[in-house]
Amino acid sequence: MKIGELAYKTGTTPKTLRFYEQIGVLQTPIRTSGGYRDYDKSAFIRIQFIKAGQAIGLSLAEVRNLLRIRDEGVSPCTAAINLLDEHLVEIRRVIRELTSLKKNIVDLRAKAASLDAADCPPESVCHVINPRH
Amino acid sequence: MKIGELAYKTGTTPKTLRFYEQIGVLQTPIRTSGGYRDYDKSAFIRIQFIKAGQAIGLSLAEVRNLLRIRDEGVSPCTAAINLLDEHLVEIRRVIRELTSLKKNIVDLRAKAASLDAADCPPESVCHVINPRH
DNA sequence: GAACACCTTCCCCTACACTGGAAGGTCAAG
DNA sequence: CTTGACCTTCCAGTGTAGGGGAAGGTGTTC
Repeated sequence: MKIGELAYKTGTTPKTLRFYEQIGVLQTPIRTSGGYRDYDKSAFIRIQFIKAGQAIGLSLAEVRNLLRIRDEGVSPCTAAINLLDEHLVEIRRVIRELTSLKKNIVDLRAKAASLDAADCPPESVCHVINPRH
Repeated sequence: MKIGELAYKTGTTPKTLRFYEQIGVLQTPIRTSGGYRDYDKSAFIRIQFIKAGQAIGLSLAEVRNLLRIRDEGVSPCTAAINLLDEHLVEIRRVIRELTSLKKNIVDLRAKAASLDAADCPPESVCHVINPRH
């Protein structure tokens, strides 16, 4: 299977697949006599795994680490579970941060409704965003 | 006031202030006879506004737009309020996405607890992350 | 034998907000 | 007169996941 066909079947592009090979998430495939990359089904499955990893927020570097463990013949399950736990912690942290930020913006927005743009002091640039001054 | 002093007073660095000038959020200050940037208090206030904008999630490009409006002599309040509203919509969207992602990961994590790494089929790379296969 | 689709490598570009470092200039103190 | 702190400009790099496009090779079809 040439690169265009594999890209089509996996919903990616040839550019992306060459990039994946370059950063080491796709193994270097054999070449045809004409120098074309020639993929087999394992490449297809590998790309599905990459997409599954990305879908749950793993970076390509993290995906690559899991693939390397598997390529050494070991099950990457333990590492995968650790990644899931780490990501959960991080996601919860980001949600907390965004929730706090949201509250700040809502408060500013509410205060802005009671302010008059004509009263905005030029030296503070904008009293909606820069309340003290 | 030279750049180092201004940077210190605003909790930034000279590098950052030169960068701000380069991208147009800080106005080009006058120079001393020796060629040093010479800032006045308005630069200090401007940086405080920039930091206030960043603190509520505005990009430097968005901050610059507000500053340009102010520099044209107009109050940027209306534009600022629109930005707040846009950011609120975006933050809510991101929180929704992260919450959904969190649920997916929690589910995978729970399922992983009942799986045995020894049963992980090599062809699927990892059954924790790539359940179907 | 020419057109056309597809492939190859190569290098640069994107957004974001800076940071690092080199080579050289300014200024006050000792 | 030199040291040292500070300043100047300019160039390049950080991380992420690719995309754009050039110049040229391959392979099939008309």
